[in-house]
Order: sequence, then structure tokens, then C-alpha cells
Amino acid sequence: MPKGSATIYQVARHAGVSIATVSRVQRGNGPVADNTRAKVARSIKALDYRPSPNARSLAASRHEASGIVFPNLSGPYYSEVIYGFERETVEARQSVLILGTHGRDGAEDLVHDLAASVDGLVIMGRTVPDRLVAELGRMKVPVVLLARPAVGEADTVLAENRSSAVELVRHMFGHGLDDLLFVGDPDASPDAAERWAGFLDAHRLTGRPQPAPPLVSDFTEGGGHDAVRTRLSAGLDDQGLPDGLVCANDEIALGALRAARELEIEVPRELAITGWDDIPVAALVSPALTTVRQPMRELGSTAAVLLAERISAGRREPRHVLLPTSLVLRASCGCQAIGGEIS
Amino acid sequence: MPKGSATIYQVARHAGVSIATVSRVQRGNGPVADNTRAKVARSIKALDYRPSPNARSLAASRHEASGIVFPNLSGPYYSEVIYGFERETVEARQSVLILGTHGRDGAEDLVHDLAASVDGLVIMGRTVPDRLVAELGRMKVPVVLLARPAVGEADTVLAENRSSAVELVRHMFGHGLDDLLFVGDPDASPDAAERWAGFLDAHRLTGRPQPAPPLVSDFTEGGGHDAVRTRLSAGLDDQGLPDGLVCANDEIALGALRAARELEIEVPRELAITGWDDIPVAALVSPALTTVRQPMRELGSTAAVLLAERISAGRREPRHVLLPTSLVLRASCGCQAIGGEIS
DNA sequence: GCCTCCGCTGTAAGCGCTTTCAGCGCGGCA
DNA sequence: TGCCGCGCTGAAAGCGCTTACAGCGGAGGC
Repeated sequence: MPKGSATIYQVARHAGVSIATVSRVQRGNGPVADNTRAKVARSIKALDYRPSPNARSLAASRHEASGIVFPNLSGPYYSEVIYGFERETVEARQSVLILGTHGRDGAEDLVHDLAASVDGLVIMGRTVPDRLVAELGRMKVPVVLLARPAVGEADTVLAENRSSAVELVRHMFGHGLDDLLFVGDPDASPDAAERWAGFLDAHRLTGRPQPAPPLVSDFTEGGGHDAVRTRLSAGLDDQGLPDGLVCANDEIALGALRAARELEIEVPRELAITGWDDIPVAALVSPALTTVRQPMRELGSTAAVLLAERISAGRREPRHVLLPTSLVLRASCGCQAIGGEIS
Repeated sequence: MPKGSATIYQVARHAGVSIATVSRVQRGNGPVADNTRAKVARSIKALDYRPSPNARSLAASRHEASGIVFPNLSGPYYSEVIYGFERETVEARQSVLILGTHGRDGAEDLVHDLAASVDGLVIMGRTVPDRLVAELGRMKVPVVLLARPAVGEADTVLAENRSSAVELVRHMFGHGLDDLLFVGDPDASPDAAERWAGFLDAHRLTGRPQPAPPLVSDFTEGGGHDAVRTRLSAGLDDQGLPDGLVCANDEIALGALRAARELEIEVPRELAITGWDDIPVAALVSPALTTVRQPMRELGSTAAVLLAERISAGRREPRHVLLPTSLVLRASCGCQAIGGEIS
């Protein structure tokens, strides 16, 4: 509430009417005679009146705001999702509150506070425990879960993971790459868990033996680099190298690419590498990264739409949206590169 | 205000005290006898009481929230800045409201609305006209300008641009690269304008003739690619190629790199290319990108700190912070690459 | 034993809006 | 001429909290 701003009382006095009438004119509802309306409108303009969002929220029990909870903001994935969410939400004339949990203790309380300030909430991945999601549901806070399996009555928005992973891995099998290593942490995110499940599926479906357990790495370029470099060094000494690395996201794959380059392992001839997400640079590195395209912005905007349905349209039954992904074949899996991308 | 949540009245009744006492216990101020405090604390816990942020804001004329206005959220720069801002702001127990203007009409009204919902505002770059910034100042809304020159009494946070640009360009002159082309749009952002100014300075200081006008491009990889490709194609035909491209940010440089690769122009032998920002991929492409490192997260966190000083500590005199940048020499300017980065 | 002071607690007046409900004046009808 | 009804407007009751201020009881000083 900027100090300079006029209150509804000042406008009412200026226009010679009651505050109820000002409110009606300003909100555009309720019956007001045309010339009264005009007079009040003039006063509103003259005083540059802007109703206090707080007072309005308090009186109307509405916030005109939505929140989004994400783990952190590094890397392109989350910022793209938030981009989609912000854009769609502002379009619907709602404010956007953001909260990164950053693995912080006390994140639960912060989410609780956030929930008290908004009309609805998007919660991404493993930021908060199911218990809290359920509790928000009980409090009738509209919740959309993004990249996270359903909990209670909450909506969900997911990108397809498992069958794309099968497709990707079978494609690699088609290149004669049998000994594949999954890089990432299936326990760290539901998406990664699904990709790992698809990785296992592909082995099972093609009658192959159970693959090695995942090479655990966080989802950063640095983390991927370190994990892969350690593994590949050992491989050069004795373990032998796998035929290919199926990385849980593009950043890990980028780190793997760097590790391979450092160890002078040629990609894809000696070692194939694939990523996931199709972040912008995936097409720019060399060899260009084979990956799975995920509609990141659309994940965010879809979540915003679902939230709006609950908030404005009053929908109660949960909706579950699954967005399609697509295999993007480039050079790093062993495909011939034709102008960077294979059709 | 989740429907399930208890109000201060219910807590007061439960504890057998007045709402004033509950408020005092909850806020931790005011004199309360120890056993009363304990009793009320127990009731608060029992009912899971959480004060309504709205009611509190309204009564106390405070929001416990800060806002940030940015042009858009694509590319690593803005998301890194927001990352720094969000982290620091949440640390200070404030909520974070974000608003992307996206070159949208009506952005001014949105900023006005935002200003009414927060205790202070960070405004990045050329998102809103000076007039609006001045107006917010008049309304006593604390404002920190980020990557934008001072307006009125607002604080500013800037990264050093001009002298680093001079240093960068002189370094390229040192490689014997005399015919340099600036790629970007100096009119589109104050940062870019400063970099262009430094580019001109370097020519003047070394007694060189006025360089060619900037090759205009937006700040995306695609935009940079298209502009540069067009220019280089023409160059191959007749105009001749410049010795080097000084790009206004890394994404443009990445696009330039791709254009050069497509046209089979060897970087840096036939054409040097430099960027700005040192985004994560700058080190990963090949040739690795010579660039200027800008402390993106720190820009955001510094803005948060300045805002907190105004909001909590009540500072009134403007502060202007200039964060240092540093030249990062890699291979794309013509330096020998030693492990990707030159010391 | 009485008065004073002090520490604690409650009362109540807002904060700036929304919204219900009552009321006013006027035209139309009998 | 008397009534009813309707369109418009205002009074007032909250929304859930903070905080100034009043008030109450007990301890200490005389």
C-alpha cells in the first residue's frame, strides 16, 4: 500500500457518494446509475485510486494470486517451467508468488505461509512431503502437482517419461549398443524414477539381462561430469567402458561429454551419450546431443490453466494431464549427423 | 486463507485469553506472563494457528513481501538473477512476487498493482519507463534498479560493463584483430549500451578509426545466429569478413559460433568471437568462449539486501552498488586453449 | 493499613475494502 | 389520490489482525 495512494473514502468524498458506490463502480458490478458511475469514474481517475489488494483480499476472502514451489532455480528446466506458469498466470490477472525450497529445513512452514497468501498452488517434484500436500487438500487449497505423481485430489501435470525412455533405449540397442549405463538419481525426482523404470523396461522387453544399477549423480553439469569421469577413469583401467550412457537429463549428459573429452574417449564412436529435456544447448554442442524433448514451458502453462479452472471455474474433480515428449535424434547416440539434427 | 485455518479468536477462546494476548504471544513482542505465554503457545500449536498474512498486512501496513520485475525469463541471465534475489529474500522471511513484462502493453498497470502488494520492488533493465520509477519513488515505495541507471532516489545495482569492454577489446587488438564488429542492440538494454560504449572507447583510446555500427540482434541464440549468418554470408561474397565479433552476450555469441560453423568459417583462426556473461555453456562449447564473467546471482542477492536495508533498516539515502566483472579468456578469441581456460 | 506504582491483560478502534440490507424517491397503476 | 414496486444509494457489519490505552490486582513504601 503505497503511502500516496488514495483510499476508497477519499474517492467517495471527492465524488460525493458513499464508499459502497465507489466499490460498485470500481468492481463494475452492482447497479449504479449512469451519471453516478461517470462521476465516480472521474474521481477515481482524478485521485488515481487503486484499491488495496490486501483489504480486498481480506474482505472478499480471495487473493488474486497463485504460487509455485520449486526445488531450485539453476539450470534451464525450472526457469522454463516457471516462465510458462508466470506468463499464463499473469494473463489471468493473478499475481505470482514463487518459493524455492533449496532443500532447506523449514521449507514446509514456508509452503504453509505461501498457501495462506494465494488462491492456489503449484508444487513441483519432491519439494514437500505428501503429508503436506494432503493437508493442503484438506484445507481446500487448490493444488496442482507438476512432475510429481498424484496425491489425494490434487491435479497433476506430467511429461511422458517411461515409454519415451523405452523408445530411446531401444533406439540405442538398434545401434548395437548393448551395455548401457544409466546416469542420474532415480530417488531424487519422480521424473528420473520413471526414466529409470523405462530403462529397465527396455532391457526386459528385449530379453536382455538386468542392467547395472544407476551411476548416481545430481542433476548438474558438474555433478554429471564428476560421476562420469570417475567411472570412465576406472573403466579405462580395468572395468571396461560401457557402450553408452543414458543420462537422466541434458546437464548430466553435458558433463559426461566433457568428461569423455578430457579422457580422450571419442563420442559416439567409443561411447554414446544421451540426455533428456532438449535444453537449448543440446543442439549446439558437438557431437550434438540425442535427447528427449520435453515441453517445459507448456508444463508450466498447463499447470496455470488447471489452477485457474479450480480457482475461477470451481472445478472439484481432479484432472491429470500427460504431455507428450519426443525423441530427438542427433549425433551423440551414434546417428549420423545431418545438419545437426536427424529427421 | 485456507478454510481450515483457525483465527485468532478461536485461539483466544481456546486459551481463555483475549485476542490481544494471542497476538502478543504470536508476534513475540509485548509483555506477557510466562505461564500465560505457555498456555497460549499450547493453544496455537493445538489449533495449528497461522495468522492470515492479509489481515496482518492490512492492520500493520506491511506486506512481508518483495517484488521483482524483469523483461522475460528465457535464457540463463534473468533466472540466475532471480535465483539470487529469491534466495536472499526468502532468507529474510519475505515472500517473493515476480512479474515479467514480456514487452506487454499494460505492463505499467501490472507494475503498479505489484507495487501495492509489496514492501519494495526490484526493477530490472528497461522494463518500465523512468516516469513510473519516479512515481513509485514519490509513493515512497522502496525501489532498487538492477542493470539500469539511476532514477531519482532509487538504489541501483550494476555490473561493471564499460571498462571491461575496453579491456576485452584491447585484448583482441593484442591478437592483431583490428576489424571488430559489435553484435547486439545497444538501444535495447542499458548493459548493452555500456558495452558498446566501451567498445568505442577502446577504439578511441588506441587511436583507431571509428568502428562500423553495431550489427543489430536481439539477445537470443537464434537472433544472433540469423544476424551473424546474414552478415557473414554477405562477407564471403564481397564485403569481406571482420577479424572478430564482439557479441553483447553469450547467447548471441553461441548463435554466431553456429553460423560460423555452418558457413565453414573457422573460429578463431578466420574469425574470433567473444561473448558476455559467462553462462555455464560458454565453457563447454568448442572453441570455448572468451567472455566477461558477470556475477548474476550476486546481482540479485545484492538487490535483495539493498531492498531489505530500505524496508527494515529504514535507510533513505540512495546507494549505488557496482559489482566487478572479469575477463575470462578461453579459445574463441584466439588464445591458446590450455584445458579449456587460460589463466 | 492505605496509597502508589508496576506488570500484566483486556477493550476497542482502526487498517481499506466487500456486501447485505434497509431506505429513499419516483413512476405507474387502481 | 393512494399504493406498490422498482431502481438506486447509503449505513453498517464484518474480514482477521495490530496496537494504543485503560484497567485490574498485588507488592512495596510510608
